[in-house]
Amino acid sequence: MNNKSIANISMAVIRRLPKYHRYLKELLEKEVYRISSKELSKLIGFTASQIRQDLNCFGGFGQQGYGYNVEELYNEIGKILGLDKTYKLIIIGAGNLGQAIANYTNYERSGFELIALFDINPKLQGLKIRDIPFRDIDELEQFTNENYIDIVVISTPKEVAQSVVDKLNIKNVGGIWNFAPTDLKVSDEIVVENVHLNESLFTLSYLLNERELESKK
Amino acid sequence: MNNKSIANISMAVIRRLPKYHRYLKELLEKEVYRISSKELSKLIGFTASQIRQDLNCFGGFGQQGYGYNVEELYNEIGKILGLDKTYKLIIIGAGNLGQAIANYTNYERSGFELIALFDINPKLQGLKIRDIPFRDIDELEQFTNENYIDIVVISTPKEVAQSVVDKLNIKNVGGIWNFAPTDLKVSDEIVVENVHLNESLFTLSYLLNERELESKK
DNA sequence: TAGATTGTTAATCGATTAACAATC
DNA sequence: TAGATTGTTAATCGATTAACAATC
Repeated sequence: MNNKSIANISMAVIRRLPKYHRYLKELLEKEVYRISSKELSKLIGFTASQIRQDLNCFGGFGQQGYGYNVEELYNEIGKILGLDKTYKLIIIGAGNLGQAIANYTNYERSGFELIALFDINPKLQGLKIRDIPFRDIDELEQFTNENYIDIVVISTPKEVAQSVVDKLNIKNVGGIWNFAPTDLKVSDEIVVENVHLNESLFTLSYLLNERELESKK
Repeated sequence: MNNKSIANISMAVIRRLPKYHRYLKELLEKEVYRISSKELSKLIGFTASQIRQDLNCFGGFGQQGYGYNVEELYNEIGKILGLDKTYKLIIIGAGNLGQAIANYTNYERSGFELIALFDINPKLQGLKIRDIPFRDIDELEQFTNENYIDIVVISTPKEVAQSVVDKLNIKNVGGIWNFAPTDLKVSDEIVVENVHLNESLFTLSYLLNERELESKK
């Protein structure tokens, strides 16, 4: 029950946390209030041993002989992920992908609030998505000087991604969620999480061909 | 130069391949025709040792005392990734995200050809994206019986993702590129590559808070 | 209490890094 | 040839799995 220090957790563990969170939410929706690492293992596909190891990085949330209280564990992991807080987002590059992210309101429910959209396209100026106005990219510098932004979403073409990032006032930015297929160079005070769709697609392409080779053996 | 067997390559290595491919392309565009593992290491951020290990999973593409020929290595990795072939894609769920993927024509250049879009929304029927018509989801079953599809893109709400996948004729499907925030249950003949944006966002959220804790120490 | 299941230590496995002989 | 850099083996590091005492 006592929380341990959050530091020095490996990325392998961290990247599994949202998946625990998702499965626990589903269990709650199914009105399952208690689960053992063994049962969770069957659902989620990690070994029971790994589940217990992962959870014990953050504290002893279980009870011997009983297992885990689903609701408590769900809430605890939510807190560990920082989902009890709210985050202000801006989207830079409001093309198809940027607009898709802007329209995806599920994040809003988890505390991720979109406060501005920036784009270079003059046709977008004056328009809004969910009451959030499009702003010209020229206003970006002033905006980041005047507002703290937890998460900057980059969904521009890769050619301009770095130049846009360089305009940000890094003192007023927490992290970057980067959808541009390039690696951004930023001060190491800023966290960057990449979503490289091309890498994902090319990995799939590799696996399709590997499977073919396998079946020909 | 001689290619080794492609099997038994670890996922860690496979997921680095698209990044090599991307950096080599950029080098070619900058008219750099030769590179050592040490120089590449500085650019890409992997150790020189790891780069040589990774590449030697597939064959000896380098030359002692010289390094690697950028164009040759780029082409070889392209072939390993299967980018010398073409792939037929369909998108199921043509909301904001599905349409964004449909409009992203860069994949087309790498041989990923979109051949159909399916959605349940009757308002979309009769409309097209890039000459590709929207079809009703009811046509899906017949379509997958009659056409081989290399990659099925799932961009439906999570509630219907599994039911849509269950309609596919798996004999006519290579793999699934899944954007729905759920884990699909499919025959293990089919490759599934997940893009779980919620997990990516929650990981970023974790890292933002971890950084805060670090700086308070 | 007896049974179940955690929390945690130890063992194993796999991935990364270091080192260096081979060779261009 | 001398210098550079690969390909590959060995060493290290880290992550996963197994085992079991603690305990509810």
